Amino acid sequence: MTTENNNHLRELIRILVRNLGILEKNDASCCSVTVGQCHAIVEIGRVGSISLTELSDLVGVDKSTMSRTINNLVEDDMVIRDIDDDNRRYVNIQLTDSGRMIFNNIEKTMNTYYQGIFDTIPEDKRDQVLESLQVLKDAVKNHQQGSWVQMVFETPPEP
Amino acid sequence: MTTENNNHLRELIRILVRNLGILEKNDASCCSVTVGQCHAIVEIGRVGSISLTELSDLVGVDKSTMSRTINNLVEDDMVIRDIDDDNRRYVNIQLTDSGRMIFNNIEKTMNTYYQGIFDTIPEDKRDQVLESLQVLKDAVKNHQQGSWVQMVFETPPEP
DNA sequence: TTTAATAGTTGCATAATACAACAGTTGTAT
DNA sequence: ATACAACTGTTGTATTATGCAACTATTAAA
Repeated sequence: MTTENNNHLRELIRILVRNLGILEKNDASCCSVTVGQCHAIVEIGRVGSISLTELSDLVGVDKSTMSRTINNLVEDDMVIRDIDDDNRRYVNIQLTDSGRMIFNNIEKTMNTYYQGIFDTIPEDKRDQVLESLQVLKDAVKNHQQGSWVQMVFETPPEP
Repeated sequence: MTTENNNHLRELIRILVRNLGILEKNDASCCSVTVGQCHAIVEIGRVGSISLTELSDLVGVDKSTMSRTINNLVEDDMVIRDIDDDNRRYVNIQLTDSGRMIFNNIEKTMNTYYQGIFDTIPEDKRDQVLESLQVLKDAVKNHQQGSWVQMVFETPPEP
């Protein structure tokens, strides 16, 4: 019966996500960064320089929201916002030295965290886990039928 | 070099979560339920009857927030809120028929969604994926060093 | 040159949320 | 028995996050 496996998959992912703390929205702040700012910093740090709309798409918020987030980060001297010379509609958003320190700290912390998890996996299973995640990721991508959120909120209840 | 694998793990999970739409906070509503209500309904539906504090812990919000969420659901005739006879401090929260319909709809939709993903996984990989998720879940649990969110927000930056 | 498209900002409204204060209920210790 | 502590849930209050729409400035297209 595939239904068992299916529910199993769903439940495993559900618990995994919960245990990983992915849904947590911690407001408490060291480094005086909120979660929203944290996401922005990570994305900026990864690509080096990015425009506002690109960044908002990446993080998944409205450009107005991101505009304000960046505004705060600029005030806190974490990022700089330069007008692009080639196309003056764009702003190039980059980390300052101060922002890069925070970025490095976040990266180091998260890497340490995932390293710890990885090390906890029995040695003979590690490759298998990585490969499986890859397979699962591809399956999700190929399935591509929108997220469950969309489905739930767009599917009318039984008549 | 384990660092490669480590980053690989982190990146795989990151993309997986994104593709699964776990972070999406859709406000649009069919069935006139918000995401917060959706979470509550799912949890209530799973356990049948539950107290307010238990529910708020389960969903991960303050009891006051949950109190209001339940309030709205009661007004919309999705749940009923009864005072517990044994201990009148507690309220027993349960789904109404109407709420159960929504619950079933959500469950069916999510199961269909995950079924679709599962079916997209190459047949000879399915068992492996499930087992790997189990292994990973255990690793996360055993590692148990708090979520990365806590770490990031509690770890001071390098001096 | 006029018109359309695009990037970003800001005004406005709303929803989510937490914290603290409060009321009612139960357990406990004297 | 009574007073006190612990607990559950509700509500007042304030804050924050967020999106939409309107607007400006810039560029592309016609």
